Amino acid sequence: MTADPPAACCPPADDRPDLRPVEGEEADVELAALAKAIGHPARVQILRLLARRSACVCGEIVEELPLAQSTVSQHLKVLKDAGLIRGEIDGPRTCYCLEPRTIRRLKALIGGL
Amino acid sequence: MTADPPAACCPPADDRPDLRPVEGEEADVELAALAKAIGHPARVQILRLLARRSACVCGEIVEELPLAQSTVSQHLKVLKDAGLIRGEIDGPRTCYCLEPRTIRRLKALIGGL
DNA sequence: GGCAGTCATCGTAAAAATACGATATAGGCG
DNA sequence: CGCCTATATCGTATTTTTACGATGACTGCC
Repeated sequence: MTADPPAACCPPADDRPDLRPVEGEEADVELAALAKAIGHPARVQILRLLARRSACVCGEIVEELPLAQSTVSQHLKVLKDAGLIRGEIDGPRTCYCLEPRTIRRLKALIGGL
Repeated sequence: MTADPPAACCPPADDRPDLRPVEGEEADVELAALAKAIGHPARVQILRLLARRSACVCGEIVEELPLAQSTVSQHLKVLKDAGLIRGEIDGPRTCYCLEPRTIRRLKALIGGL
């Protein structure tokens, strides 16, 4: 399992545990920020899209959503700023993929409710 | 464990499974709405507070948060409209508690990511 | 170098969220 | 009944979000 990553941008698996607590004021703020990032149907769709094509896509996202390219780009930025996805420039296009570590963290925080 | 509910307002446990799918457009909108409701630190704090005092509280929430009473009431309304909590009028005060069914649903939807 | 394609950013308008004080409502108590 | 307490709602100001078109930056190709 020391092989290269399968795609240009998606990181290899990172199974290191997250030791941060799932409660307390910091966790509250963190959970609120992550939830806020997911709190729009278009962004949920983007996450699902990236999960389905386990590899990463780019402007195909724009084609899947009934939104202008600039709007989709803005939603991608929200998800990226929240740490939920990663975007890597791949030639003329940008390649997005999930950030599994943050997804796991989100599940842990929600699980703590 | 078939005893009466311990408090006036909190419903007894409801273990019926939720058969709705965790994917698809409806699930996307549902997840986005729930996440949006959680997407504010004050509301996360409220949920945690209600979870800790497994019974339900009322205006104590106002004392715990650095916000005006009307603002807290507004946050409670957001959570209630999302179905995450339940509020029941108990004499002169209102008694809030978690809605475990919706919390479970949220966990299922997040788990589907 | 010039051009076409892809994507991010800017500017902006409209809508929604957030917070507060003031006010209404409703219940319990003297 | 009149009053106090607890909570919801209203009105409002400020900020944030959402959406779009226009523009800019960068790449790859001719």
